Amino acid sequence: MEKRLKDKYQLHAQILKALSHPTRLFIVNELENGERCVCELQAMIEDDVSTISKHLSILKQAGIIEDRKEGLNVYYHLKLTCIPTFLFCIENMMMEKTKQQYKLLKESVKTK
Amino acid sequence: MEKRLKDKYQLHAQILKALSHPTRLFIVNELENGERCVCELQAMIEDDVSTISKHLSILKQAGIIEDRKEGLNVYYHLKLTCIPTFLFCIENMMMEKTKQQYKLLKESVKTK
DNA sequence: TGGCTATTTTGCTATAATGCCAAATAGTAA
DNA sequence: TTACTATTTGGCATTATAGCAAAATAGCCA
Repeated sequence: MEKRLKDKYQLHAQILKALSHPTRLFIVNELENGERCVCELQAMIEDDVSTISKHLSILKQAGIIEDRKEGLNVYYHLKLTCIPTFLFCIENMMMEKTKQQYKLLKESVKTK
Repeated sequence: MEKRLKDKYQLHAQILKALSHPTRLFIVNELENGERCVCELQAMIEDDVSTISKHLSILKQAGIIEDRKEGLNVYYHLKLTCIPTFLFCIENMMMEKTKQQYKLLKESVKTK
């Protein structure tokens, strides 16, 4: 594969990889409703705060979210607003996949 | 986080993870133009065939592509056709990100 | 300043992903 | 059957990721 092309896909893959974690998807979904500070997210997710901070830094580094300091708190908000549409798309993919699996299952029972 | 919610995001993350690799993104892009056999993909990508076969199995297992045998060859095609739209969306995200980085850079030069 | 709180960073361990090679499988054709 | 080709699988070394706990950092207030 050409280097230029490979580099392009490398960049795309980085964004996708940043989104490829249940906790990070939760965070992105939550930020669709407005900015949240780390402690708010921590209360919802219930993982160690250091773990959540790392997830946030991965999303930030990928350019998906941005932060803003206010006193002791750090508030995060979505930067790439196209993400919700994208996740909706994934949702539909999942539905389609499940529907077909169900259909296959039903048929396999019928023909038994 | 609630178990049901976590499971949902886990499923989404699986699909995203399957897409989070430059070679796999290349494959998905290529399959947008129609089905391809493993040897055709191998000729384009130039990695070991076994490596490509593994990437294909990851995409297949995620429900993104499907295969069809014809003689000695195995042809793969896109199953989740929403993927191209999705990748286009990522592309726009990237553009936006780069544009802003460029703007910041330009401003930092100006104020020096 | 010192103490308190929110967040990030570091160190560590366990687990998963990558990619090559060699071996196995499957289909074709002599 | 044997030989050949396309593809997949297993084994292994290397590297990346996840998550906890402890330490470091940063801002606030007395």
